[in-house]
Amino acid sequence: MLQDDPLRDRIIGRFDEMSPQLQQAARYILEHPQEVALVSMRELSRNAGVQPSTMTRLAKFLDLPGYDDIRAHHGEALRLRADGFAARAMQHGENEQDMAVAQLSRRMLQGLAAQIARLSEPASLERLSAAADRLAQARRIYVLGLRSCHSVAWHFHYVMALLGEKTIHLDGPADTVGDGLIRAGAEDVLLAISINPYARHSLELAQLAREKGLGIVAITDSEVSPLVGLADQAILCSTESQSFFHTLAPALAVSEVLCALLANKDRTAALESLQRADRHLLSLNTYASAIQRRRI
Amino acid sequence: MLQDDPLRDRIIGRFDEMSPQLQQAARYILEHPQEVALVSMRELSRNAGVQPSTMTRLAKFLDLPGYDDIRAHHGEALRLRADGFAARAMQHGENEQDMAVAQLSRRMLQGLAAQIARLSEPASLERLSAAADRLAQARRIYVLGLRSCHSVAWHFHYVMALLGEKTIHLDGPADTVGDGLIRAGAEDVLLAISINPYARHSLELAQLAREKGLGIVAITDSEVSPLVGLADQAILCSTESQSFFHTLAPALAVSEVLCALLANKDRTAALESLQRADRHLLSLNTYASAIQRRRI
DNA sequence: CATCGTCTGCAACATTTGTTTTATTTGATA
DNA sequence: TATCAAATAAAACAAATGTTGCAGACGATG
Repeated sequence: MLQDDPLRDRIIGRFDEMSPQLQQAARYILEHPQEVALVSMRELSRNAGVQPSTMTRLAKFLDLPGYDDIRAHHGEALRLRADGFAARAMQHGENEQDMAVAQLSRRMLQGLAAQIARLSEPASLERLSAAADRLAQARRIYVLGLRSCHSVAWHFHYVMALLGEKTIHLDGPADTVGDGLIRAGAEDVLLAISINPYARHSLELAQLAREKGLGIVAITDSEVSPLVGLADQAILCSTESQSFFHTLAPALAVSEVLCALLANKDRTAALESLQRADRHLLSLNTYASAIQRRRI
Repeated sequence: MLQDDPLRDRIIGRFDEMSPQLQQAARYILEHPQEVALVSMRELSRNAGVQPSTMTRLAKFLDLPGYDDIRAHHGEALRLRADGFAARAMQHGENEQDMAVAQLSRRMLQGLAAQIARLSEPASLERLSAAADRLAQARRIYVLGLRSCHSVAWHFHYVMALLGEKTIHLDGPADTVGDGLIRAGAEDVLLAISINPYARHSLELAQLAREKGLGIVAITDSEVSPLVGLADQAILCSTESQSFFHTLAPALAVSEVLCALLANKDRTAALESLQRADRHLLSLNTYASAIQRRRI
């Protein structure tokens, strides 16, 4: 079927030493690996034409504590194959309590990596591409992300501002968040970023934008997010992490990809804009590459 | 995640009619379809944060005889997907334009995933742990991230503000960025986030903080970053991406891990703070889970 | 305020699960 | 053929699963 599977190899390797019944069970498992994960042991043994106890005995024969280990192994393999990617570190955790600190960090990081990798599945890529197209054809892009999503919205706006004057960040103190939409119209698009729990204000502004005729592109976390119903294009990214908090790293990655796709629509114009921005920032002495020795 | 699945569509379609608990169950099922097939209902409901009976009720709500039908359906889908995996990978030919776009997105996302995964190497984990310790023992944490790094700084502050009053975000309009440091002293720590090109202002403030005796923890991008010389602890994360721009996703991931580690130092206190924040935000009606029907 | 209907958590229920124990069969050897 | 060990089948078992009934909580309506 595919790559190296140690349990599978062990079954094959010790096949000859098995008794006839064990062989029959083993053969069935080798030939129907998915079934092992999807069906109870009793049903599996029925289909294999073998007694239930034979499955347990097979597990012990393979030096495993019990049949559940065989099932768990096949379940993990199926999970991996189904979302097609190597790094899957999530789920099924012992709780964080008995987790060493390094363990917590590592699992978080690997989980994040896996979630971002999963965004590169074809379905997501198509959504990204469609969203980028919609944003590209807009006159203006209004960017909305409140509370935790502020970081993503701000990043998108920051990068796009280097490329031109197309974006307007809906943000501000003293309850002026929505003011930017005053002059927005049907030629414009709202990029709305919101994850569960959804900020009420974000939803209200998105609805207002919809009523004003704006197109809506959403970065959100679920097919049943309230933004999905409003949006012309929605990009879904997971926000689960092995910690108390939701993660925004996948959403930020989506934002970065959108920026790249937009910049890519006209590479020469993008390069030119960036150079102009560079010159501007240079003349303002914005950046430094080393600590300046203090004047005495 | 992919093509038309009638049950999935039904869940999405009738999502709005569901009670809150049913929604929570449905949402989890939509976002973890494989798990439905691979774990027992009780475990699934545990992971979804829902009573077992809610799953049964969800099934009935969907006009199914019982939960087993939901499971059977997802099992069948998983069987199909696992089988057709090889064949399906081909397809998606489309025209070259789309291909190129998809290529760029995919390479970016997989690159980001790899960079974050690389942060889970032992060397990085030790730096993370050391940095978390240093932050934990500080009286106050001043958070500094300008320009592109604002998103990371803001995110760190936002999360930590949910946990307590330990952080102060060095940010503000009208050139007041540094004012927060007025009362900073030797018991405090500056968390400085800066990547190439380094904002001159960030470096100046970091140096000022150093002179005032603050400890410094840095999130930056290179062993030769000017922050490394100033900092007691530095965490390095790559910022390269296959696009015009630097990526901040790894830096954000680092920030999230630091938050998790800090919250983990006193889990009960963290939980308590979060609950208090929840109550506060609830009483302010900050969040909503659906679009409010407009009054007529 | 009272009342109704819905929603939700809890606990009991009968089944089913994986395992273990006990009996029976098998087949090779003397 | 008698004997004995290995292999298998059958049955018994505790633990878990999915389901159901019931009581309290909640919110809307009068």
